[in-house]
Parts: sequence; structure tokens; C-alpha cells
Amino acid sequence: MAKRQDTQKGGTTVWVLAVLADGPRHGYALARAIEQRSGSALKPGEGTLYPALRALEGEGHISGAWEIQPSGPARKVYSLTEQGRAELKKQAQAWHDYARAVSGILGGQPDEQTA
Amino acid sequence: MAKRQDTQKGGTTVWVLAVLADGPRHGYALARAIEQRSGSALKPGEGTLYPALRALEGEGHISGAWEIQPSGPARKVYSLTEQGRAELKKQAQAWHDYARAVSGILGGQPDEQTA
DNA sequence: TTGACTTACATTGATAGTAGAGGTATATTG
DNA sequence: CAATATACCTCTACTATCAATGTAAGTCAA
Repeated sequence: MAKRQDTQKGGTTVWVLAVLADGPRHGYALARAIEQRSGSALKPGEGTLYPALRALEGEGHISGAWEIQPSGPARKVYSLTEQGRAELKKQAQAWHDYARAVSGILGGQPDEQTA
Repeated sequence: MAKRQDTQKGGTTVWVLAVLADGPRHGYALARAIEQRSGSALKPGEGTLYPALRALEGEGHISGAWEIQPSGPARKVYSLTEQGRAELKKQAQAWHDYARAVSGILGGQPDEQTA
């Protein structure tokens, strides 16, 4: 994709925002939540997810906080900001419009030649 | 996207195949058909469409034939091959699976912490 | 205690789809 | 003659994604 942030086609960023809408999560948990909720159809790689998280944080849509646990590696837990909630709404709408448009073409009804 | 051809996310190629399923068309007409059928939501640029057509032709999914008309520039009219019809079916199915997965995430139901 | 596996973060390089701008050429209309 | 529409094509830049690799800690079994 060569778009910036306007009509993003439903990529990793929306999925992240959507999952975070149900509560804070760290990157690794986020990846597995996306995978589980999509029935293993959607699984962004680490090289996709972590840069996306940093971008979303830089844009103020999510905010991350390091959490040191007694056992195991430290994690960065992300929460959806208010700005991010608005962005989610916008992008979810954009996705639905896009999906409807594509479905309209795929289930296209025959028409006569334009030639 | 960095995928090759398996779970392609519903890009230009599927739209082309879908429109061609209703009859042969040349590139320019194809572009406008896609735009019209999607209610102007989908409009692949020329730098997207023409390379896609050449790729599809190279893969044997569509076949193009030059048509010289008495008036106006020559056009290359593309038809869907049998192989292309099978590919359309496959990609349309992949799109629906993908769209369902994304919608599932966007309309996600809250669940408890995995932490 | 060695090895394998899991959690958890991050970066790097390659690749593919797309937009955008430019280029060629013919025909119509003002 | 200039502008607009048709109709094709190509090149560059950008971005998202994948795949691989790296770091580091923890667990568990042989």
C-alpha cells in the first residue's frame, strides 16, 4: 500500500486499535489476540506489529507503559487513548465502506459492453 | 503487501478478474467499470492497472488482443481465460474469508485479560 | 547442566502493490 | 490553435508486510 493514513485498507493498525478497545495489552498478547479472534486467518509478523505499535504511539493513538514483572521479561503494555478511540471509529468505518465496495465488485451483475 | 499470490488481500487483480467475468474489456474501460461499480470508492491508478494487466496476462489468467478501430487510438481488449475464471473463484473466496476475519476483529467482543 | 521451548522485545533486508507524475498518440470540440 | 477526452505505457518513491535474525529471560525435562 502506498497510502499514508487516510483510507487505510484495514491493515494491522486497525486490528490493534480494535483489540485494545477491549482493554490494555502488550505486544505479544496483542499478536495472539488478533490471531485467535480471526480464527488464525490474521497473524501479523513481529516485523509488522512492533513498528506499527511504535507508529501508533508516536501518533498518540495508543500509549505504552513498561511493566516489570517478578518473573519473565519486561513487557510494554499499551492502552487506547481517547484520540485512538476516535481513530478506531474512523478506520472501522473506512474498512466497512471499502469492504462493501469490493464485495459489490466481486458479486457484480453483468452489464452490456461499454465499447 | 509482501505476499505473493495466496491470500492476496483483494487488490486490483481480483477486481479486474471480476469485471472481466462479465465480458471482455480494454484497460481504460476496465478502470471506469471498477470505479462505477464501487460507487467511486475504488479507483486504481494507471500505474497500478496496466502492470496488473500485464502480470495477469503473463500468468495466463487473462488474454489480450489488440483492436484497431477506424477512429481513435488502438486498444488492447482483455478476456478472462478458463484459468482466470478458476483464479477469480479462488481469490474471491480468499477475499471473503479475509473480510470475515477482519470484521470479526473490528466487531470484537470483550474478553478477560490474557496476562 | 545441557538443550529445547516459550515469553517478549526489537531490527534488518528484500519484495510487492500502489500512487503519482510523466510520456506518446489520435480524435473531437470550441 | 488550444483544450479535452480517449487509450496506452513507464518510471520513481513510498509503505506495509514478511522472513530472518538478535537479545534476554524463564521453564521444564532428560
